[in-house]
Amino acid sequence: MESASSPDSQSGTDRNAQPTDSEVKDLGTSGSMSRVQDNPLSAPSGRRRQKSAVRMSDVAALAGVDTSVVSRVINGDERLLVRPETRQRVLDAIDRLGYRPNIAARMLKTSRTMAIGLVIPDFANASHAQIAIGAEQRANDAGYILLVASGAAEHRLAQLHGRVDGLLYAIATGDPAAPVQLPEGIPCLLVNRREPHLGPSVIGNDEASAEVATQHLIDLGHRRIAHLVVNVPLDTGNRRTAGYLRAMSNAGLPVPPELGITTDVDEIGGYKATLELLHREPRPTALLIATSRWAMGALAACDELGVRVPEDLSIVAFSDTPIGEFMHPALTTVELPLRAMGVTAVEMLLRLIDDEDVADVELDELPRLTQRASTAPPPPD
Amino acid sequence: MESASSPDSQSGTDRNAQPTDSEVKDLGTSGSMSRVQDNPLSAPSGRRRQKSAVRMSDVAALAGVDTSVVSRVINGDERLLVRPETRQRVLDAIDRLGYRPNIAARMLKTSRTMAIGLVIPDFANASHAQIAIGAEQRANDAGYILLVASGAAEHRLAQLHGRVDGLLYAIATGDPAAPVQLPEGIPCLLVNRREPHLGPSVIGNDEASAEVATQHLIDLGHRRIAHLVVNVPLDTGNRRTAGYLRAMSNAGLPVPPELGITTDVDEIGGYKATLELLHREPRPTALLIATSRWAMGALAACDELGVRVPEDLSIVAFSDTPIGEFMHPALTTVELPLRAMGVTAVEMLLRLIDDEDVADVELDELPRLTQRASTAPPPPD
DNA sequence: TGACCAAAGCCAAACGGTTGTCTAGCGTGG
DNA sequence: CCACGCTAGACAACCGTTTGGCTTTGGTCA
Repeated sequence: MESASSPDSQSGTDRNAQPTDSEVKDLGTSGSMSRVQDNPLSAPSGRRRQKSAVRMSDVAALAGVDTSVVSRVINGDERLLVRPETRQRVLDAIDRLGYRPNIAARMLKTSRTMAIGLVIPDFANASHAQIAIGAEQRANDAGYILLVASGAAEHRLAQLHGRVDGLLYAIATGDPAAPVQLPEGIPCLLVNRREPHLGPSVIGNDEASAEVATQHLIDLGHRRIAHLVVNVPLDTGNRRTAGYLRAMSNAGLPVPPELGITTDVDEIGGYKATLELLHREPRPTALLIATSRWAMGALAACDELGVRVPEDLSIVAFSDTPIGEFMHPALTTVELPLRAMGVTAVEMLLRLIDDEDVADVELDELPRLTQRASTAPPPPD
Repeated sequence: MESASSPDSQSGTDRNAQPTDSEVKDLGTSGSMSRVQDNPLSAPSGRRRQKSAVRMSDVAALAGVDTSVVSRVINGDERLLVRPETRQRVLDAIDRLGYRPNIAARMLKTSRTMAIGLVIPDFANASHAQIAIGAEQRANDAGYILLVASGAAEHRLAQLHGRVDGLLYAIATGDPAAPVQLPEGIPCLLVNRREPHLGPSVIGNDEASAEVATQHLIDLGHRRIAHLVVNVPLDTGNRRTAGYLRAMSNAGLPVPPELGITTDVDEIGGYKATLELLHREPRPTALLIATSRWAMGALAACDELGVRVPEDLSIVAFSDTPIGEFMHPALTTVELPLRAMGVTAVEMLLRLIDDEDVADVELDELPRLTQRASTAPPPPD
């Protein structure tokens, strides 16, 4: 309740403004006002909705059959032999009455929801959006609906319990000391992160991608290559760092005392981090950047300091949206298989739902580097 | 940072306690332990999920009360007078067993889901993300979970039926000839679009915003101002066009024969449209652009043609992400109250769910223009 | 002491489907 | 002609909660 700030209090002109993302998260978790209403177990207290009013028994009555026949017609139960004409009567009755099965009753009886959940930290993150797109597609093909929820992981995971048959989550914590409480008895799969203590996972080829990107810079002649890393403990960043280090080490290049710099996930983070990097001595001649949003911030920082890209500084970024192509200069990027990750995640989850075992998956698509205008040989020393 | 562990984590640690106590197993309840898990072939029709396995009756037995008491304790039913000590026994039992209510059963009984749905055309669209953020926040405060689904409207609306108490939708059709089939018997609210035949709606102050943006350009001295419009029939675009026209007409300016140009919704759309506009004679000196992504494309097009912004061409864009601030040049923008729209939409929907009437809402926040580097007086003619 | 009342819970009927089992016809082979 | 198998569908027992109504217990008051 202390959050009197209007929901859109972002001050567009101030680059040092608090990231609006954290506002949202804080608001989301600061509940706990009245403990009775906040009881996470309690049932809705409101009035009852009027419901669709037409039940299966109505259909059965109109068709002159038992509800079991209706049910079997609807669900295509091949065990039952139903005469075509009866079947047609049932279908007609369904149509006449506009009957829709009651999902809750079906869930209760079958303990199947035909939905799968995707929990993400933030709707405004392009990577999650791409993952969601892939996941939604695959889920749909399998007859499931994908339900996306965002916010504090524990709350969402708990709230989704019972509403979905399985859960994908791309949450931002790798801290085993304060583990996320996963809902029990429901298949869960971690996507775009690998935290063994949190269950099976699907990830991209981050290490190879980072290596390819770094190698590209090395091939251009760069030696002082900095690496922007997100400031929350995510293994995704660690894997990229590993690829970066491998490329550096393979080339016999010294790794800077500080590999890179950690910061927030939005444009401002990239902006601030780049400002700081550009003030270091010796100044790096190339940057490996994790997201498109960061790259935007980095370009803005360069612009502000009069650092030319790519003449003075080369930039490679991981691409989570097509936006890099339209930046100025157009960004050299490594594509991340985010949609494929969403697709694969759902496939794995479906297997988990069917009680099959799954092993961790690392997508093995070859990293694709798209060279554009933001990379060039380093300036003469 | 993602989630400061909540104070109730004490109960979380007990959650893993298995009900090893004999009292629990003595409950009987047809505990057919012979339910063989290792013979998946014998259950071809439907393999059963293990469910949470602990039911309210288990809690009741452990606490030595009736399920009705458990239910009333959980739900804080004030009608029931329950002794504090009994109440505590129940709460302890819940905790010991790690009991979680079966959502489906509750839904069935109460015909309430405590969820609201948001259907959007596309996860990758920043506007929808902002709306979702606002909506998720407000829904959460009200004890609801926001479930976001994307894809073909009819499919999603149908699939969500029965899983949510109300539905927000921001779908991309204004074609009354091929109307979207709204699920009956469930409150629906259109967000960021106004289509009277599709039900109540909440929209932003698009017309005023467009007018303010256009006026800004006019004040700078521009006379040939073009307007990029999306190529699907959305009233949102129409309202903006209205504001644009009003400003032009108030200033006594001639409206170009073609107001603007329609194109796709992503960066490429903005790019192509701008290329085309810049080849017109006479060339416009200013652009009013609908989205941040389009603006990116527009800037790329200008760059390609050697058109300088703002010296040769001024650009104002509606802002759906903070990204404009980091473009080159930094974009002059009009803020859209997207998060507020999400918040208000949920508030209205909650009223609809409670069977109250709602009227269409147009958010009346004053348009906020943030002038940055992309606008300047037009070049001498 | 009996009537009465409140407190504290118990009972059982839903909610709307699903699905294993049972039955009424009916054709058929022995 | 009778037993039998098959077809087409009827029956009924759940699934796990909620909730209106009923019962038991004990205290109070006339």
